[in-house]
Amino acid sequence: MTTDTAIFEDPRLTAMGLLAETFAGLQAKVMPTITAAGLSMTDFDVLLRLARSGGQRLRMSDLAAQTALSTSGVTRVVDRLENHGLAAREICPSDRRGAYAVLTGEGGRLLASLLSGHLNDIDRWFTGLLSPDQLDALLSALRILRGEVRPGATAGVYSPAGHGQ
Amino acid sequence: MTTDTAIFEDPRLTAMGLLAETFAGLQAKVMPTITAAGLSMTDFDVLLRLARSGGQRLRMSDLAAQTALSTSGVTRVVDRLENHGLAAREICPSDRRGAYAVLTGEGGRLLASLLSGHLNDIDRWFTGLLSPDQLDALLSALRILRGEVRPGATAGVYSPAGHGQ
DNA sequence: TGCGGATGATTGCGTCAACAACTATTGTTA
DNA sequence: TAACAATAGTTGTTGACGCAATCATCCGCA
Repeated sequence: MTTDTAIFEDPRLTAMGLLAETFAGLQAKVMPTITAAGLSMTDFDVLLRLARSGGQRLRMSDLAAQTALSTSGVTRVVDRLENHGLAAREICPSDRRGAYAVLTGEGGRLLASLLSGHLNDIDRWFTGLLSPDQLDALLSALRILRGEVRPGATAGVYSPAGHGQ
Repeated sequence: MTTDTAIFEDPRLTAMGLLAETFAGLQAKVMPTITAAGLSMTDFDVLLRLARSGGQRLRMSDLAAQTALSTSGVTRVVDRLENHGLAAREICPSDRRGAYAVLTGEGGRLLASLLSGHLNDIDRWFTGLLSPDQLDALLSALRILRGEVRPGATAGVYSPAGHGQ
């Protein structure tokens, strides 16, 4: 007579585990392309966010808010990227405490060279495995969740109605 | 005239980012309950997997295959858990190289005491935010992806057609 | 204008995990 | 049965990241 394990079979637990395992597994599948370029996932994420931002630049604190990193984490990622010539710091003219992380030409080129392989990976292991309907349903569910769970996910992104660019 | 950023707006990239941000955000929401008990997410994951396994035990290597950890990572997690009295090692009688990690009574009690709070968290930030249909659609899409992306996710779990337990 | 609190970023320190090298045991094959 | 390869797990080393403390600058208010 073993201890009862049924308590640990709650569907909520299963759902959470499913999400965690799927994400971890997917990440493992797309890693090789990234690491082949000498980047960590964090490096790649930061570079991509810079590339997508106006002026290829983002405040350190915005980067921290957008990524899952602490501000000290951002400091060190940008240190690394700067040492490899992929990003640079620029002091903010309007606030001398602040700094921008700016994508360099080399950083942009590296990212561009990675992109097609990365998109293939995503297609192979994620978007291409689902029917259009399934993918839509997945993405809209995820959008709902993200909206609740990540209030500050768009820090540093100029709002459409805002003082553009 | 700024550098073209449109290349970095591919829907596949957006989908990947959405999944990553949702998972990271969700994890951040459920963390406090875990850490309040003095556990890291990894600790919790390992304890939970032990609790769900027959005999509350799992081979070290199976634990490594099920989690996202390397074998050395598993060694040290179990070290920590053992030091806190939450798990123990037992040598495998049939293979003296091998070891089981076993959940202790104390570990089981800690886990049980955490569980209701944790389930509330999941409900509050995940399953409870979606309609039943949305949740079903999300989970079945995730199941498809996980099946492709995590071949060894069930290491150490006895197959339904297998030798009982 | 000058003081006090808030904010942006960096640094010191501890923890955690991966990689590679290693030990101990098991299986294989000659 | 002796040698060799494969397997299970642990240990040394290195790098990444969060937290707390710190420094510099900015803003509000008298």
